[in-house]
Amino acid sequence: MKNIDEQLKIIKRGIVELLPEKELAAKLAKGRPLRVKFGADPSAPDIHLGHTVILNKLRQFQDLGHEVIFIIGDFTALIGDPTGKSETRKPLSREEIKSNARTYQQQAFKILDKSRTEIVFNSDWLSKLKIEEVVNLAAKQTVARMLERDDFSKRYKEGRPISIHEFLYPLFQGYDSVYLKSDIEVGGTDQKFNMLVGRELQREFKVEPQVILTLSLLEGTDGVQKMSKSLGNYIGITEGAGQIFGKVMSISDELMLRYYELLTDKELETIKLLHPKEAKSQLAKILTARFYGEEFARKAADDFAAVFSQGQRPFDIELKYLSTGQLRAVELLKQSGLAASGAEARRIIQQRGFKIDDQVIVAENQEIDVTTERLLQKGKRFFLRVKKK
RNA sequence: GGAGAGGUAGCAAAGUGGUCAAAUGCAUCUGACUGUAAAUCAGACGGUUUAUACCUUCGAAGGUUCAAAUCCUUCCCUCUCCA
Repeated sequence: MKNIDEQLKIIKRGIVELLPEKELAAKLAKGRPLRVKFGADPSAPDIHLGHTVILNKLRQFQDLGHEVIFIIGDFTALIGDPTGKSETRKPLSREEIKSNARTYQQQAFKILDKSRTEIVFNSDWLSKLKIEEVVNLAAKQTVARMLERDDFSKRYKEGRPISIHEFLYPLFQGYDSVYLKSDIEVGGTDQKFNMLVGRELQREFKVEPQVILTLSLLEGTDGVQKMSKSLGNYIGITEGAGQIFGKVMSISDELMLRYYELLTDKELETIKLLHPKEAKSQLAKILTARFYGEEFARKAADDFAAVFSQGQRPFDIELKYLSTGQLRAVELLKQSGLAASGAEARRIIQQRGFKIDDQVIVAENQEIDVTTERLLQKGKRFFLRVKKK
């Protein structure tokens, strides 16, 4: 194991806060592997770049010889971490949770070290709590304290609803820390409050308080809101190499620097000297290579250059089989999935956004023959090959 | 329990009897320009086999009316103040 200063240096790289740093040093000084807690919501099984900011950090801990406790929050998912969206989540079935958890693990282990990861489900202990114990738990925190949480105070001031059960979320998450005797908890900055509650609860329950470490939330491809699947602004790590590359290329220059900062260890000053486009394609390459390896990354880059700089087509275009051999342009657009409805299809055609074999289609009702393979293009970047089955 | 305010398309927010498939902004999509960037400009933005047409939509269900997002009744939900 490395010495404490070296470890601290690695741990602190790229983070937002480490509270309190001294305690971490003391914990490290004990020389045993620390229990690093991280909780994940099982309702969103697709891991995207936003998650990887945290996963990378966890991996660093593992490489330093520590142990990650990966909590699948199957119980807390019933509550749903208060997001201000004030939508109650529909309870997931046992099966759904299981399969989501499986997918999640599979993907997480692309980054995490399996041999140093313990996976637990918080329903294991939370669902066994007696109501008396819950009351006792609730007695450890005050409403005033709860309202300190950013999200709560904001909603309270704006007169938006806050349900009582939402207060339970931080309590339960905190109880996880008590139960698991975590030494440190890692999460996004939005988790700071919850993690601090965990620290306080541990103290109440006479467990050595955990240190908390926060990381920036990665903005989604829109550059404004945090990356999330439900907002549709994400880059998933299971997406194709070309997809990842392309999505990275289409982010704004400003956001690119942010991605460099949070997802790579490159020196920002050096990056700023490059032409933005060059810098971006390097970033895209780095990220693609992370999940697909150098070779695929290079291919994705070449592909991209061919398509968009030289106006050619991507190398690999999905082929979709249709059941009819002859159909109207509108229908084709709709059935291929490039347009959600007939009205949308019509709109796209009217706006000259639909091409078949590089020919702009102008007539909505033009009969198209798909007994032989045809290349469809919607807008600039959606390509699809179709053929009658 | 009492008093008041409110629930409108993905979000935000107008509209208080016909000209409302519903202003505007954001998001989204298409086209132009580009570096598939940003900014900008033009257009589209519930659905239906071409539409000056029809169907579905303004919390839910009923009702008044030739005509309702708009008026009435009941119900559901949210917020504020009082207790």
